[in-house]
Amino acid sequence: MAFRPVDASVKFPELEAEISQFWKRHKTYEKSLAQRDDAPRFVFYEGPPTANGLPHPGHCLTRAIKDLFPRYKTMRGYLCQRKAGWDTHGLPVEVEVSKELDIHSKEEIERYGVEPFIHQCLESVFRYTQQWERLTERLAFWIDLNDAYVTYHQSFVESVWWALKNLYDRGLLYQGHKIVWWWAQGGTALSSGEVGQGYREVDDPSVYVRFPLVDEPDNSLLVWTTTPWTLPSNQFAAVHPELDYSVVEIADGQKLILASALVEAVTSKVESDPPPRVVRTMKGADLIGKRYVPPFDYYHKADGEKQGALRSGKSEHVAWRVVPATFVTTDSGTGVVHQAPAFGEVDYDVLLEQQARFADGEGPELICAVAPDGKFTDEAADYAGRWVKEADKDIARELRRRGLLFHQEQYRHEYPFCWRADEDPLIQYPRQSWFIRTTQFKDRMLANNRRINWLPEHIKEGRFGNFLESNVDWALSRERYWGTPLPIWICSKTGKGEAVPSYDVLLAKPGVTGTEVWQRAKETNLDLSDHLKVHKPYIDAITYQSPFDPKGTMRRVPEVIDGWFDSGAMPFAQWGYPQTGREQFAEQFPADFISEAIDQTRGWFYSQLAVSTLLFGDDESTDADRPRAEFPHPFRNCIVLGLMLGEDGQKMPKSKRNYREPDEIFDRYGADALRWYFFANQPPWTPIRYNEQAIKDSIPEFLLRLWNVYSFFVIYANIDGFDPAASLTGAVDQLGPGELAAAASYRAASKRSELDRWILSELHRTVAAVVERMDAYDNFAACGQITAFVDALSNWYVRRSRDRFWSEDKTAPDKLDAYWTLYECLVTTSKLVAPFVPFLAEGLWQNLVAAPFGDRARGSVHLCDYPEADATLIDEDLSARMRLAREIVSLGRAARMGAKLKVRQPLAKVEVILASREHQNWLQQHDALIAEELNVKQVEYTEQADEYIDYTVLPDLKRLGPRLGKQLPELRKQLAAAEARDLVARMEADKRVTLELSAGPIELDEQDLQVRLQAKPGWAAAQGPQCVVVLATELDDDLRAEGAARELVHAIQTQRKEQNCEYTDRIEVGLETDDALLRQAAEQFGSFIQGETLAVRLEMELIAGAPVVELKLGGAPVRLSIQVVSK
RNA sequence: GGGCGCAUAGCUCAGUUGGUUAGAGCGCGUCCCUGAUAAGGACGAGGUCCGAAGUUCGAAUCUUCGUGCGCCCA
Repeated sequence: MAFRPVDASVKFPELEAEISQFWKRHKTYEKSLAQRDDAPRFVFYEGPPTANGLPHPGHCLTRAIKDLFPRYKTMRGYLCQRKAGWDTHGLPVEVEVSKELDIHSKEEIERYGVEPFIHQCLESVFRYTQQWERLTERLAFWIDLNDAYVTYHQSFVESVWWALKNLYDRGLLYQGHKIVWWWAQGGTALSSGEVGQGYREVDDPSVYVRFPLVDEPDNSLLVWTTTPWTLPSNQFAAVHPELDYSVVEIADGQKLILASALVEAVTSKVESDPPPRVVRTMKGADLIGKRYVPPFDYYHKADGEKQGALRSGKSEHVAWRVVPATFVTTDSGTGVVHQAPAFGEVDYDVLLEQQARFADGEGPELICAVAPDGKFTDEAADYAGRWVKEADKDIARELRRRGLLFHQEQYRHEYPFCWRADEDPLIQYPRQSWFIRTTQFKDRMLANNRRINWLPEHIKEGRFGNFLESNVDWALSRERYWGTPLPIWICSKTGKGEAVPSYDVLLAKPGVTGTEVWQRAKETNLDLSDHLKVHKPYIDAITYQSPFDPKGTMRRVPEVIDGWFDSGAMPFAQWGYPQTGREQFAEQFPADFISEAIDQTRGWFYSQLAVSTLLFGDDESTDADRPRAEFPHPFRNCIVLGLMLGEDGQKMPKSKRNYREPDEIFDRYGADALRWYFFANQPPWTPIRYNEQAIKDSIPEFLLRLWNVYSFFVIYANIDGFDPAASLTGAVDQLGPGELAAAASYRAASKRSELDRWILSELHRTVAAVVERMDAYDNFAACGQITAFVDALSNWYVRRSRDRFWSEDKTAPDKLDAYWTLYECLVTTSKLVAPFVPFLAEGLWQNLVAAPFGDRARGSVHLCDYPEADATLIDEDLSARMRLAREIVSLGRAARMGAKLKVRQPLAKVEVILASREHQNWLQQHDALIAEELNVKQVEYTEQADEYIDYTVLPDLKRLGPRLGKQLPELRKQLAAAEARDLVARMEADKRVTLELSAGPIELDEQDLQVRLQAKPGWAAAQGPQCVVVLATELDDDLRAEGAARELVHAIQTQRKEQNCEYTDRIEVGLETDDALLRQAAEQFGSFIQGETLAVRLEMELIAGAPVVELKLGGAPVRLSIQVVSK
């Protein structure tokens, strides 16, 4: 036997485990890379996952897609290195460790000790590495785990340092303020995630306050705020320049300025007699520049009259005037917005905007009357030392006393509290922070983005493009512990700083001290990772002599950096560039392909693009370490995956457990089933339901169907002794068409039967289509092509070829053709599906090729080239004809169903009426096929079919629509009214028809009109777009008898099965019935019945001693007994 | 509140530049096959394509508004 027998009840998970071992044993992945050593590269970047949590189903999807395209490109002839990576830094790690240590604030971490804390972080980072490695292997995600880059490693950190020094030296890294959500009692900023957890509905005081204008003291801006404590730090009042504003006179003669749209809503809050009166209206733009007196004079006292020089050359008062802002709305408040830039991000942006108008050092400074502990500073003398929220009431009281309070009420809204201390409200608060000046590169980033091939396309101009358009400088620093330290050292005397690019450069500085802190730690614990020496707290201890002042000492700033910068630096930092890995970087930049889920838009997709654009994107760089690169970089193609949802359509956080563990899926259904479900069920960017049932379904729908064809082949090839290896000599390499053609009994496709030519044509069509789609990163459509082919192979080719495989003559050329054809289809399919379902593909290859050929062929399907389509084998005409034949058969079955005529009952005739006679000759040569499928004696193609059908003539709208436009309805009307038969006849005679429309005559040719056929009622008929099929329903005695004979066969076969007969068991059949038809059938078709049922004897009486069943055949009672006589 | 996306059969999802009868799988019903057999196959029922308005000769598809959901951001 050339092939190992195939287990029909295949267990894919077991098969996969074996194949996994096989790959490991034979180092198949390594070989697949080695044999492409000199090939052009296909560059893939692995977006680093964090290994401090367990992998979940979402990761399976990203890893499956990340595996698919590199496998495909490798088979297509590229060298695709796959370096794994781990994201190890950042707040998530600190949070995880803090939880374990049961500590909750930075203060507690400091008390616990930064050094042991960092050690804990390092330890936790790789806690789940094993689970990740198992997932990776189980999913057949081929990647170099042993050679992974790790973001905390010294070489990675130093690459990041190099990048930061570069930015620093170019003036792109600066210190400024960032408004953060601040937990004053704990003295720390909260991440947006933490803030999001703490929102609660509360009542806050809401005050409407008058800001009298300096030049028109009778007129006051009316502002609204829910945080009265920010009023002492007021700097501006903002209006929307395009909104309408009104000056309203109220009872006491005072005039208020507010948005016209809000006059009614606001003034109705206060009783007024006489009622409020609008004095005049104006645009917001008219208010801009007007000065006002703020409610508190703590800062105004000194600086109220201060002016600064504008860049335009003029000068202006630095603060307390009306400024424009487009975020102002009339949804609430007064349309005039109090601006305290210290306590609001948008307010702070307004300050930056104002500062930018002034010459350096001339503009407004940030005012902040609150200390980091949330209490007023001495500057706000009346409230100094008081917690801001607690001072709200007194502030309102004071405003009322001074007549500035127009109205006060309670306002219910959502406000964030600390998630750890839920009595503590958060406040927005300015912190010193380091920024990267990304805004300066906005246009370059946009230009870069435009060159990237995003899938789906709308990401480019949509989510990602919009995000870039609203770019703000990257707030880089974090006041945390476990991260890449910001490599900036500041002089204690002059305050000047410099950036350091590596540890060696640092140690080479003059007067270095503090290295002993690391040495001591290392001596105490020899196992301590050397990578830690570039981390806090060790790096903080290192100081050196200032180059700016001989008496100064250089000390590092305390911050670490945003972990996103690490991952964004990965294209070069994975090689340690530029300190090491220059060659690899040159070869592996930019990436051809990356893929992550959509949540990475502002994460890894952005960080990579920003870092790359800033470092490698400008045109005038002459720095060898900073090569200029054409856009796009650092990635050319990016598949943005949809979010993975749980069975219930909800997202699946670890806490919710609304999903099954990946391991369980693998054990039940196998990795191929999961992979195929991901690839074949929807485009990858739609949100994907993690649906266990659907994963399960992908087995019979595809995997098992392919397996059954394969199993069918192996069973009969072994029975017939078909051995491809015996008829070939020497090496067969990948067993492509060339190698196969050398086989002794192999005949050229042109010599084979039509069915063979058809399936080979389908095969090559499929190959061409799959390659075309995969080159466009469209796995979904590619899978659709593959599914359709496997269906055609299973449900038409094998089905129609069964007789050929069963024929007695084992050397008949037609039989051998069938074997070679099916063999070639299966071998090619195993290559075709290899990137998608690597285990199944390998299973096929190992038995179909490796088993018979051994060393003469490639050892793994994954070492093969991807199939290439042979255009000369593609026959579109044949394809169309076969489709038509299948359609006729399908319609015939529908007609049988409609007439309740079982397929078992033979019929005399089927009549086929075709809309177009294009393929009629070909079909007539295939009568036998249609007759057999439909169980009819004769197939006729009827042309004069008026008795069966009506014609409808329809316009080809796609052609005529653009030509006729508004005349189309008239044409349709005419066609509907016309005698369709006539039109068809005229068209056949003249090849054209002229119709008179009201706008003039119009000439239509054959392609402008389509003939639609409709079966007339009263016939056993079915209609499709191309034809009508009519069955002759009259039965004569012969047909009835044959039908009855088939009924008998069916009944006997059912009994065989009931009695658990083997296929080869011979039986005796006894039959007892009064029904004349059945008796006639048994007599007339006795040998047919015996042949079909392997009956050695058929008697018209019961077999003695055999079990008897009573049934009804065609309404007649029958007693049947069968008995096995020989095994 | 803003941006982006989604809404099609009982379920999960396709639907390629607007075009005539909107598809697949599962499930359901009826049936076939019994030499791929703890498989396989055929046929059928099932749809106001979320709602409204608009553009167009023609809209599941384009536009606007609304409703619901998701993600990101405030």
